[in-house]
Amino acid sequence: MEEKEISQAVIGRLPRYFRYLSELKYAGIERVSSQELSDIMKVTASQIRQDFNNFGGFGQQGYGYNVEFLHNEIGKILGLDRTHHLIIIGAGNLGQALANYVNFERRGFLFRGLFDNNSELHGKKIWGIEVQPMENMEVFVKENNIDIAVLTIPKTEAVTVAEQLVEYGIKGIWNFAHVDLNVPENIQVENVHLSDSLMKLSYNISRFESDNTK
Amino acid sequence: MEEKEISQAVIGRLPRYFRYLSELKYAGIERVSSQELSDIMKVTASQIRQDFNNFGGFGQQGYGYNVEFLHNEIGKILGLDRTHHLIIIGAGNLGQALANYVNFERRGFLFRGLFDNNSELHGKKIWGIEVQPMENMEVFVKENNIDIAVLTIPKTEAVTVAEQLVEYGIKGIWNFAHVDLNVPENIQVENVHLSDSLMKLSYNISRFESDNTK
DNA sequence: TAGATTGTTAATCGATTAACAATC
DNA sequence: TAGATTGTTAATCGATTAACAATC
Repeated sequence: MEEKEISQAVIGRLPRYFRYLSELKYAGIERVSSQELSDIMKVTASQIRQDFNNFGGFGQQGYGYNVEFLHNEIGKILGLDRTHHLIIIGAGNLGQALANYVNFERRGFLFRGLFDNNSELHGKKIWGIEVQPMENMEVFVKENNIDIAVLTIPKTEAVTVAEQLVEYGIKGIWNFAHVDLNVPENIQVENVHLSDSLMKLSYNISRFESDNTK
Repeated sequence: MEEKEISQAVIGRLPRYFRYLSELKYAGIERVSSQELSDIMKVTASQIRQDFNNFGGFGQQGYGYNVEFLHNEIGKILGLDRTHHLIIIGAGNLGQALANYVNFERRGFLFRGLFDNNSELHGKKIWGIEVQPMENMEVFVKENNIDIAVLTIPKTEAVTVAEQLVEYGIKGIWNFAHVDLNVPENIQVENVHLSDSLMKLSYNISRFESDNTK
């Protein structure tokens, strides 16, 4: 079976398709054409068809796409039909917020453990899960089949901790630390650099203001 | 003065340059060439020079770039030389975490107010700032010169609240709700869709595993 | 001056859009 | 069957990379 590499540009759009299809499905709508999707999502119908066709034909000429089927297929592509077991490293505000968030918001991502260096937090329960010292990580990851680690620790620690986690057998890292991690190619990293995001917003605000001044 | 539109691809890379230049500056390094930056940042030297040249020449032939000067210039481009006043709408876990984050992590972004519909939270202090009812938003935004609103409320409310904020005179929205906002072109929106990000990670993990199975 | 490295033009690559034949 | 709409090829557009002349 030949592997055609799908570009990250396409992957990046899948969750948004998934979200809109959820809504259509929830609204009881059965079928949708690329043109209709185009209208509500503000992207070209051509792009929609190209994107879907990266994964084989989900539609039918003259009919369009079956909403429920398409929704389900995109879910499978995104790996949402499997269960992910994740731990959070760093029990600060952001770590605690994500613990709650991940647990409730999305099925399939199971919050299993929370680790922190701060001994004052050890034993404290966050959403029913005890904060553990980081020395416990290795055993915990291996015994509980953890595949995703969420990094909400300062950047000074993040690089080292990431390397440890890779050793312990983690498959992916959701990285909230403001630093680029250094991990092997087979380990997936998804960065959420909040300050970068805020800076982009700042740029765009400034740009618009000076556009007006011209 | 002619306005050449800078692509969002370039803007998206500026915060990362800014971060690396911070580190070089902090390490006491005075000059850097595009080739040296290329080596540590893992992007092409050509792209670095192209990116910087969108904003005019920051370097000098035969020398390279002065780290401190370049760092400073990129900061200015990103609007980090100004002060932004921001409020957070939604005092849940994420809102509270961001309140702390924004306040401490980045200069120039001043956390000024926190709003929530839940009356049980009203009057409670988060990082020294009282949670207010959302009815106070209009007056507060206008009187305190607020330019950025951070949305950490459920998607059901987000669209309406965003429209209100625009009316009150906000310039930019940092949107953490899982919904596309509907605001005029002159209002800047920066989305942080955490669940989208987690889905991308999920996809890449699945993809790698099946790559191996082939 | 010679060497180094930018600024910038030209070439390449990839992603988006347009068009239309295939087909339900 | 006729109409609609996909799947897919071709055209366009934009972003990245390569190359090199300008110049410090």
